[in-house]
Amino acid sequence: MGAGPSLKSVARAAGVSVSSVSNAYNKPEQLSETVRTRILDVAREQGYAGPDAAARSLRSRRAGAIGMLFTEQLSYAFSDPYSVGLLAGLAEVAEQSRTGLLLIPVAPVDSTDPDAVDTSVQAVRQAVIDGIVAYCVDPEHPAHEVIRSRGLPVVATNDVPGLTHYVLIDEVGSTRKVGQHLRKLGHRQVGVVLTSHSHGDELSVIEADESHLLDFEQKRLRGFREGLGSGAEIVAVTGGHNSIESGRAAAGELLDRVDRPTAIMATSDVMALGVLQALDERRLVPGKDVSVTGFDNIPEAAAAGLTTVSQPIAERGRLMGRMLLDPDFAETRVVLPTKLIVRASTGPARG
Amino acid sequence: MGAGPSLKSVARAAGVSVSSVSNAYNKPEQLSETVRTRILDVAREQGYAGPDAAARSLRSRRAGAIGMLFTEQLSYAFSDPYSVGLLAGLAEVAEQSRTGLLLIPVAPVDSTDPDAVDTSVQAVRQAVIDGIVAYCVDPEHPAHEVIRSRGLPVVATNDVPGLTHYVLIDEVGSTRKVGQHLRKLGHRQVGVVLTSHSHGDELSVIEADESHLLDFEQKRLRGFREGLGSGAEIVAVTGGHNSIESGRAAAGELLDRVDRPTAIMATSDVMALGVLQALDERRLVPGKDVSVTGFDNIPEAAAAGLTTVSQPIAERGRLMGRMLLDPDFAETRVVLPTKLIVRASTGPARG
DNA sequence: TCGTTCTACTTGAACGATTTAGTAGATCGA
DNA sequence: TCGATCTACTAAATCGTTCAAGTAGAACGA
Repeated sequence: MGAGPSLKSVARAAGVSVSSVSNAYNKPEQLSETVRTRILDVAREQGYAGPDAAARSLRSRRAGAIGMLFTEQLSYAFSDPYSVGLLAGLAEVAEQSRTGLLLIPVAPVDSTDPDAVDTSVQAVRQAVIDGIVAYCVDPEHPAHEVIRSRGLPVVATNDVPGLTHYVLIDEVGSTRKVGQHLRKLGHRQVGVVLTSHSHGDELSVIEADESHLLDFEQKRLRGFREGLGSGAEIVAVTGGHNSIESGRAAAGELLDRVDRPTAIMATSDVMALGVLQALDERRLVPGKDVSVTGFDNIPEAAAAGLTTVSQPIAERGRLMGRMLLDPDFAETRVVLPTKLIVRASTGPARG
Repeated sequence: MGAGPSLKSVARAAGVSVSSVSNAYNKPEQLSETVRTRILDVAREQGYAGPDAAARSLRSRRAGAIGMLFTEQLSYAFSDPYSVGLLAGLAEVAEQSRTGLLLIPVAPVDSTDPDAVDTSVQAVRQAVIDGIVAYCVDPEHPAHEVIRSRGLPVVATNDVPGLTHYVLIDEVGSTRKVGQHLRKLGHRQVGVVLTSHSHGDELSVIEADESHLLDFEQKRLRGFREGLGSGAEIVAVTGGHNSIESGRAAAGELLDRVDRPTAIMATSDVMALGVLQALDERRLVPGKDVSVTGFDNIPEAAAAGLTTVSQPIAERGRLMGRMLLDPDFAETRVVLPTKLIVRASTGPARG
């Protein structure tokens, strides 16, 4: 005999069919008031918690939850107000649709530990969900293959061959504006701080080959180049995870070079805050000695006087949610506007 | 004929039994190399994504995810660095155990919309999870009943009759320290700012009856009273959700009274930041004109010079995760230490 | 050569619900 | 009074797995 009570045992005890018990929970209007309350009473007596979640998911083919894929450790994701903002927007819509939100961290495609990728791809396979938000997941990432074969609806934050639904920003155009801004200020020797999973937390200077960078970082770098125009020299450094600390480390690398750049662009505000720290440690003044720019316009950026690119954070999350959950939402590819926010951290180049 | 490929169809195509296909995915060592690769090849050809998540959950009786219950709208939860920190700690452990994290917002028990409570309790019933973290869920909340009858392991942040596993802080003792601190500074006319779900966003002054307050707020209020000792007059105001804005509004209420308090305690740092705003708008200087204290010691508190109670945020999340997921973790009731952090926002009472 | 152990696979019964199709009886209009 | 329609419920199939138990055949020791 089974341990816990089930539809069946309740049905027996109440003297009705299994389907009636099921209906008592799911389609109350199909049952007479009398029978329905009797069933629910019996259920309570037996300590029956209501239809089993897994069984219901299996039979009805819906999970009541959507997954959100991160290619960062969750602890990093939560320390970036940008991810948190996106999540908040998404959660808002999910909540309205009575849908849960499952956070799924996946190891980056170029992770140092190859097992980690397999394991996390398995997590994607085993997640009981109805749809997925792919947040900065590399187009090459094997998770996409799993999602595809599972046939789950996906909304992504970056272009991935085979996918149809996106909520994007103009990555290239955004950093082009940053580049132009710095060019007008006379900066010709410029540093770039990138995140990169591939090299762990190790610093490394990017040489000619940029193909191993995350795709959105390639785009931001390209736009930045275009904006700066010819005659500028760019040194790009990756500092590992997206965190203040790695921004600080990467900036240190740049600032201690003999040909110290007069400006540094970071591809996220969180990293840029680290760059500001590195300046501070060297008694350099942002916007005077060295100009610094970020990306995202998180609340802290305003407080720090950081020149950055603003994108509608929560709105991006909301749109992703609606694309997945709202059947009346027809658009499949939304490109959100971004804006260059100039603050005190950028100024004319020295010398 | 069924739509998508299944274990069965793959088995047929590969000329093996269903269980062998299952084993190819779950117990590779039980199969010969030859057969295993053949199966996986056939699966790939057929576009089979691997064992169905819901079916697996049903049969194996495990979901591969734990739920986290909030009694706030998720959007508020994400705007409080405290919740985010807790979540980060929890996520860290979940990640290590290859377990997903399902966010489940539940309507507060005293919600203005009674349907909302039912709906959200249903969400708890339908969530495919192996365990639950109950974050500040009122002991009276019906969600507890569902969890209990589902037989799910629970870890809570506050005492709930019937539950066994907790990661707590000494609520009463913490605010007692705050009260003592303010007493030494000579404060006798004191305001308290609480969150309260019951009244929506409406301000209200708490009279003698405190029974409708959230239990942890009752405790904090009690400790505060004890610390302040006799002879002090306390006016408590609830400002709605836990947010900067409602802190601001509640403080406004207090500051504009004829008997303006010389000190205000808020039960969270987020609210306290709002109190500081309210002071600022009235050209009052924190720690001089009016003293202000918070709770949690979020990063922003340090920047704002806020006197507050620090509790180990991420550690609390990690412990909850381990209690749920680590079989070697034997403790069932951990009480974490808190510390009064005195900063510039408190000073001697005026007059 | 016989029995034992091992390996590699198969069989068949759960897991706990939803859903489609169907039935018995009441109601109703003509 | 007949057939149609409606209400309230039931029967049986199905969802796609996992798992305990079982089997056929190879390998092995004595």
